Amino acid sequence: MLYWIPANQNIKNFNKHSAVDLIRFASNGVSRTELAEQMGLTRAALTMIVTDLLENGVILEAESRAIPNGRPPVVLEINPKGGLVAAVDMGATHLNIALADFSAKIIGEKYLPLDIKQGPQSCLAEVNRGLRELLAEHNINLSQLMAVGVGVPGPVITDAGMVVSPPIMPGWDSFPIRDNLQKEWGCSISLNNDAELGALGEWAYGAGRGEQNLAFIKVGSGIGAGLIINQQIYGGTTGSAGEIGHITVDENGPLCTCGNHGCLEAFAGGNAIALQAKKMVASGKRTLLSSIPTENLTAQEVGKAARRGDLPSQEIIMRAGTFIGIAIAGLVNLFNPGAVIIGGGVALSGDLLTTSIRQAVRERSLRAPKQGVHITTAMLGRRSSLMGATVQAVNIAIHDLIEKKHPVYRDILAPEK
Amino acid sequence: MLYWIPANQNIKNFNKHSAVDLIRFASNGVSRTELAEQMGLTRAALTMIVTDLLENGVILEAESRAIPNGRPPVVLEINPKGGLVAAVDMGATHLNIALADFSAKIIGEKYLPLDIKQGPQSCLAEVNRGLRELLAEHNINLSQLMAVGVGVPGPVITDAGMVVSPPIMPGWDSFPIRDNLQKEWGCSISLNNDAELGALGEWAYGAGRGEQNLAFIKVGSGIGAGLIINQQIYGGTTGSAGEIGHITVDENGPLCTCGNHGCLEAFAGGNAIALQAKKMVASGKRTLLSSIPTENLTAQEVGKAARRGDLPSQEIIMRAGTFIGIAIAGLVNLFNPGAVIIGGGVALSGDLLTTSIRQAVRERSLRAPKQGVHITTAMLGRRSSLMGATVQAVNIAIHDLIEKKHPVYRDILAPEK
DNA sequence: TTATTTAATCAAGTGTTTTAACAAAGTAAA
DNA sequence: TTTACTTTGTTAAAACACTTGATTAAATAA
Repeated sequence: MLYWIPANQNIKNFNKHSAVDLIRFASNGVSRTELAEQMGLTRAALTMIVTDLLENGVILEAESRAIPNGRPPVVLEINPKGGLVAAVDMGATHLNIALADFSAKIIGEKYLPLDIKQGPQSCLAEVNRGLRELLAEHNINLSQLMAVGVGVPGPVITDAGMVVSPPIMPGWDSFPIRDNLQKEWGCSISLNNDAELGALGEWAYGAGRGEQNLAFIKVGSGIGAGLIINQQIYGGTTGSAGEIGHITVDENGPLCTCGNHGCLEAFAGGNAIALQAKKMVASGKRTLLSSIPTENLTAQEVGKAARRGDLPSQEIIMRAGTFIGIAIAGLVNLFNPGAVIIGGGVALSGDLLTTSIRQAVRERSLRAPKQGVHITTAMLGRRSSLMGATVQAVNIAIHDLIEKKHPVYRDILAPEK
Repeated sequence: MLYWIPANQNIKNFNKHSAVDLIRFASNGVSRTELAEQMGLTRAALTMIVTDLLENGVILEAESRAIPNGRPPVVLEINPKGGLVAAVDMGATHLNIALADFSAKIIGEKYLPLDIKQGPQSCLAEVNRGLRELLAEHNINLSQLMAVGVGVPGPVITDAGMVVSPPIMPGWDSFPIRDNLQKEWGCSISLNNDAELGALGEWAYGAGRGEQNLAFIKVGSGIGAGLIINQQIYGGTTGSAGEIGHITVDENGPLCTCGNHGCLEAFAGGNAIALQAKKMVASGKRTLLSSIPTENLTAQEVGKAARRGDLPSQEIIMRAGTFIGIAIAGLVNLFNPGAVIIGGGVALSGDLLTTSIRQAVRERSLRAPKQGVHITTAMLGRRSSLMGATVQAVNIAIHDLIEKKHPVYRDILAPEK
């Protein structure tokens, strides 16, 4: 569940929040009776809770489900038209913005270039412009947005709504990102790390559905991990959990941008892969990559060549996979997650990487955790983080609705007549 | 808090459980008003909750605390005489049993040899004999025990009350440990991994008080870690989280008992340290250890010699520390804990190990998490796990009391006249 | 049509928490 | 000493959430 309550918070509407989350993430819909069993309440109690949620427009009754005997249960579902949210996924070089309904279905999407190094003022202005354009394209007013989930490629302190000592976001340190956007858009904002959101997205609607604990490995130009523990994002004590990219995999390895030697990222990140390819081409080795101008030689091109059967490119990818596998084996030994999901630009370019990762993990992990853990590719492709941001936004919107912090915007999306 | 409630459980008496945990682990006692603030309830509600807890004999009112202005608050404390529990810590070669009151104060303790390889039947008979003897020594009847916390050196599925595929517990796989002891002693039993319990013990009463997340590294003959996440034991999806001993720290390292190469345990565990010392002595190097018969040359002896200034011994210990530090740096990058606590037999033999661990971590960890994390030695010494087992036992006992599952055994420990 | 089964609801009662007023126990200043 | 002030803790009535136990609803099978 997303809505856990620690002992130091009040438990007002706790069961309403639980119920709506169970409904949201149920794979085949769920009835009042099933909810009652799962929540340890009586059916009578669920009748009242569900009535309230129905009146708020948060959920709706779908058609009944056929059962062998007795009265068929009424299946409850989230009401997609219960409200509208936005999701923003900022990468090092891209910006992905989406509008979504309460069922996390994306209504409109925009993919733009972005240079995170331009700093917060410039980038957030770009984000603002992008979102307003997207809203205009769909004839939606900003005031109809109930919440926005935002992802950034750096360590986030969620409570503070800012990043701290980010390695690749110069100028962003301690900039009040959330407060800034909140002021600009006038609705609740949730700020998270992009790998965290990837993990959440895959947990909610991707390859990690139903898992209690999972790790999402984002292999892009750098390498980061997002962790779901007890069905919740785990960000660590100071927001920098999941820094798998800077684990030492070889004491005597090359210098990394972080100042240490032999970091995973220096072996297997997109930048490292491109660098290796360039060196290979320069050495005069016979490869498909020779035809590509050096300045365009990216990890993506290496992946493409590998899929076309270029052996030297395959070797580079597989070597990267082996190093990632070593790091994941360590993660599996420490965390014992139910699933490890490989995502990010580099990972999505083919099965070769995943295969070699899987093999490396198999060779190095202890028996018990290895038996349980599934290593798979991200189901949501390049939208893992965007979906995670959507999930966070819907979280806020729905739970605000339950707490009556929001006017009820029922059927704002093309209401039936 | 120890008493979290996931969304799929009922929340009966939730606030009573929360309140008693806040009282138990408050460092300087806590008043009704403070509790109300921390729990998000009104003072009126707390009056009633506290009255109930007082009537159950779970807590008691201590003397008032002086404040600059206004009526002085009444400080609430756990009632040590609220009940009696036992704790059992089983190691590879030792068995530690204790009786404790509700304030986790140890009333009586027994330290016995044990060979875990003898299997469950024989070992549990030994545990049973030990506990009954300890009870007899203190004139306490078995029926007065309200709960027992048990720790074992293997991966535990707490819900099932058994270990799965333990590396060093032959014959124990899937043996119903908890059910067995429950039947023998007729009270609630909690079964956990020993490193988990070490982490819990240090979190509750040791070097990790007040931390949200921490890792406890147990450096004994092997190396294991216990994780506290969100103030709770995190055991992983299949109970085998924290297997730090089998993280690969050098691809080309020596063969480990687990079948892989270059595991941390093969470099820095107690057995590995002893092995290195033996090799060193055999090589004829000038060292204090030469005077010790080979069969008695343990990691403990190496530690002793190192403290006496024996350079070769110091080198072995520091090398072990460096490797442990490499693994911990990885853990810190992944987990971003608030504290890392080094415990276990080898760690307790001196500061040399901790110092070299600290340095290795400093060199390899990312800036942000490094700033936050404290690396310290276990405060509870060899009793970390035993204290953790006590905490678990008191947990069960107290929360059973609140749910009225237990008769109220008030003042069974030498009641005042 | 009737029996059976399972789902959902209703009405009365229980227990917990809030609201709002008040009592208690201290300090500080008149 | 009295009074004002501050903070803690209590009380009683009302609000609220949930349970209990009975009832209604909607399906299948005989």
